[in-house]
Amino acid sequence: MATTTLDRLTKKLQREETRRKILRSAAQVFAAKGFHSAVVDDIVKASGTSKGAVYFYFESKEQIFLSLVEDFASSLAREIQGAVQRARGLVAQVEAAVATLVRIFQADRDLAKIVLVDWPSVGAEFQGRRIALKAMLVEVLRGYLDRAVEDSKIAAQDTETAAYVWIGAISEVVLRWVNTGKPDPLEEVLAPLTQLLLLSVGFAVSPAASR
Amino acid sequence: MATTTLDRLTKKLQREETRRKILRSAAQVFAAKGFHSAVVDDIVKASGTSKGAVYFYFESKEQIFLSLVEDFASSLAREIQGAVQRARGLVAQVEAAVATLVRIFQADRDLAKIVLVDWPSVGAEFQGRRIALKAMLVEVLRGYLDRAVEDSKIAAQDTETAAYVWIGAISEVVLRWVNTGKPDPLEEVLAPLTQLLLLSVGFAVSPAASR
DNA sequence: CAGGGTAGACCGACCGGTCAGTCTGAGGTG
DNA sequence: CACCTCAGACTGACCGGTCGGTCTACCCTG
Repeated sequence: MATTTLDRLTKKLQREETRRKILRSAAQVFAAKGFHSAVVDDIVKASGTSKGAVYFYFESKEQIFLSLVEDFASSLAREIQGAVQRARGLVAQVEAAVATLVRIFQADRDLAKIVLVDWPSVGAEFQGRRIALKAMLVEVLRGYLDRAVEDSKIAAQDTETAAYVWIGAISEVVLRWVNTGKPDPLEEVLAPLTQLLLLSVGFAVSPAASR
Repeated sequence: MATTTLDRLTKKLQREETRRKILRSAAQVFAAKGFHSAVVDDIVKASGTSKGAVYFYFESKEQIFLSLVEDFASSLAREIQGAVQRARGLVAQVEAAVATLVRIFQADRDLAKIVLVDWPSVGAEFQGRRIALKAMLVEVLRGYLDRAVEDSKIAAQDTETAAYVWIGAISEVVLRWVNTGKPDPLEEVLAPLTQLLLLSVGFAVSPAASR
């Protein structure tokens, strides 16, 4: 049997590859069945590996789930930070943050479903991390809103509630996409969504400005 | 031993009482532990009855959950319809709908948690019912928004997305209350929330109008 | 030939659901 | 009213399937 270049991968690369395969399959399985109905053997089957391999790389079923979610959360934080730094002007920054959020969810529907649907109801220990991440997002948004108030760009108001409203609005719109596939592509909601959000806190937005 | 009036309940009343006790305890247990971590024996213990009694009144653990949620959903629908019929004028009706939603959630924190957190991740068969209920709410809201557009009260826009945004916003605010207890009482969010929602679709709202 | 990585048979805790039996009180009977 | 009978509400020990996790044997690869 000829050994191709692919076969010549070093052990280390193969190792990473197996881990990745397990993780990817786990995401699919969790998204399709939900955390509790998904059974470890489903992941084993989907990944074409074995229970031994799964428990070689991960401590537990929950750990697999957590890995998935933590990776997602950190990439979310990183991307948003980057996008916002690149934007100039308050409105543009807000738009960049929202657009990045939407795009990251769109990039992986399985993960979107896991994060939005399953995560909330998995074990109490996870609850903490989840609430912390959300609180972080809320704080970031609230910071922008407070700045806008200081700069008199918008009227004084309950910016904390506004931040929660924004998060909820975005989540729900993404959830609709996860559940129904509409709109396709998800990015179509960006313009109306951004306009709704900006208007809600009193930013004056010209209808044409949403491009 | 003197037989008090309470002891003299007829069989029929006792029967209803047992069923109610099980349902109430189930709500508490589900809210505290989540559907999957909650064990039927927890409900048995909390209700001071027995496993036999539980399975005498309900077919399965899922059925108990479903009962809870269906009752909630139907009372939600009824209350909203009533409140809206009582209100005069579009803005007042919207305000009434939102206020009713918030008040019903506030009336039972356990149920609020169950509906918002657990429901989404319980069995695929329930998914359908859940999405249907949400779709119903969206349709109602969308109807009002479309009417507002027709009447030129607000500009033409993507009212479906707006409706989802509203639902998401309300859910998230209630979720914050469920998780953190803030604000206390929940009704404090009504004024800022209503204003955010109305502004988002372009209703002109005078700051003082939120009373 | 050492030992990291993998396979998959196996274990056993756990939990939803069952069922044989008990208890209570409503209603009939003399 | 004293007694009996029976329905049906209720009890809780038990069962059996399921599934997360373990363990050992094996197979490459270096």
